Amino acid sequence: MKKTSPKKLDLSTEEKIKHAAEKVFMEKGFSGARTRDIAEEAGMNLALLNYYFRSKENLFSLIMMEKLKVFFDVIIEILKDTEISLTEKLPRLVNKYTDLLITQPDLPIFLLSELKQNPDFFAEKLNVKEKLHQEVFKALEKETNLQAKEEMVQMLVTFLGMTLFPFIVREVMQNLFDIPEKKYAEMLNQRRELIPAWTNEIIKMYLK
Amino acid sequence: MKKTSPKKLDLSTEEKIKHAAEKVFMEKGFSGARTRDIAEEAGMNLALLNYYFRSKENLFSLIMMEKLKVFFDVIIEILKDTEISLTEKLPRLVNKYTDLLITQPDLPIFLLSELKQNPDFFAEKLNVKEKLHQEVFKALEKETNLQAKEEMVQMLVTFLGMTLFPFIVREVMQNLFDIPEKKYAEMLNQRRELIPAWTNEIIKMYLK
DNA sequence: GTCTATAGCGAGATAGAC
DNA sequence: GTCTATCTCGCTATAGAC
Repeated sequence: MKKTSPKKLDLSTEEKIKHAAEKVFMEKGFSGARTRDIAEEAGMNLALLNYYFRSKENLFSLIMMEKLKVFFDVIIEILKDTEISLTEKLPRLVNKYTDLLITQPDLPIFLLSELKQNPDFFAEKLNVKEKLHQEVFKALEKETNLQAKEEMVQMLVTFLGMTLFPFIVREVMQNLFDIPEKKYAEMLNQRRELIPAWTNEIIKMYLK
Repeated sequence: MKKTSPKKLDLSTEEKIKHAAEKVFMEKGFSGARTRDIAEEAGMNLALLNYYFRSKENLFSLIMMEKLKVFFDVIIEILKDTEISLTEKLPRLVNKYTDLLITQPDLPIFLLSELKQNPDFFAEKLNVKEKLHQEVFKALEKETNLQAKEEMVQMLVTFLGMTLFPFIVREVMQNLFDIPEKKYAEMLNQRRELIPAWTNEIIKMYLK
């Protein structure tokens, strides 16, 4: 909105603050983050936060909305594509989320815990999206033989759990079993192929 | 420790505070919780918190340690039992965790986000446990044909993801797909049988 | 052991100079 | 637009009466 002097490579003050806020909020959550941390991370003055965004809450909402969009756009974009079959969609989903979470490992817990504190973010952001989800849902319904809504959700939860959960518990697992970064990263990459195979197998079993 | 008048049904002041702290911390996390909330929830005076526990941090540590123990004892107790096979252990694990998380749905996110903020809780609490885990790990190794550590972890993460993830995303799922409490609870219960079956199948595939 | 009152500080927000 | 200085409030912790 307020583009001042967005020269090629270095960002405007407003953008610097947003990037810093993104980082600090994702790490510490809303209540754990201090505006002072954000200002420092941005290399800017504290007063500038309020100049550009008026309040901590404001700035947070902005980040939250963006992150919700980033997360849900992945699944929405892939599922709504009518050109490819479900069997082809699964590996795409795993790949996209794996790519995303490798660069933003804190994303799932951030979204989950902040949504728990303030479920209104759904109401604000996802009123439109929710409808889209319903459509997507129906698309899915036609591609498999899973009829009842509960069966669809069972499969969706299972698939997303296999995909996202390893990122959510990454630190814990590495810590408990002394797994080095690199090794764990390899395991996550292997799952790009493992998960679709598993899921297809499970769908078959579920239908029998 | 300081048992004053722990008459049959109603709890000592200290215990009332602990229960209140448990509830408030699990809901809001350390930084989101206020000592005033805890005092109010306990129906006690704010000053009593400091009388019994000296500081917010102290009280929090206590709760955190207890919750870590509650969570990890489930898996440790079941896995270390040498009398039963892995195939029998899986349903037990799903059942125990399902029972636990039905009564304490906030537990996983609470532990994960607080551990992220302060990984030292592992060092303090789990130095002993960690070794136990290693033993448990070896027990597992003998029961399946999964040799490499990474393969074991892959399976463990997958299994735990299938079991815990549906609780972690419960609100989101119910919200997005308009699923009533009761319906979702049914789905969670169905998984007591689904997950062990799926897992056995996946183990077979993984070994081929 | 329990209460009231308050100290003391940390954090978000703002006034006002430049 | 950006900075320094400061206001204000909410929160943890504690002193001290009962």
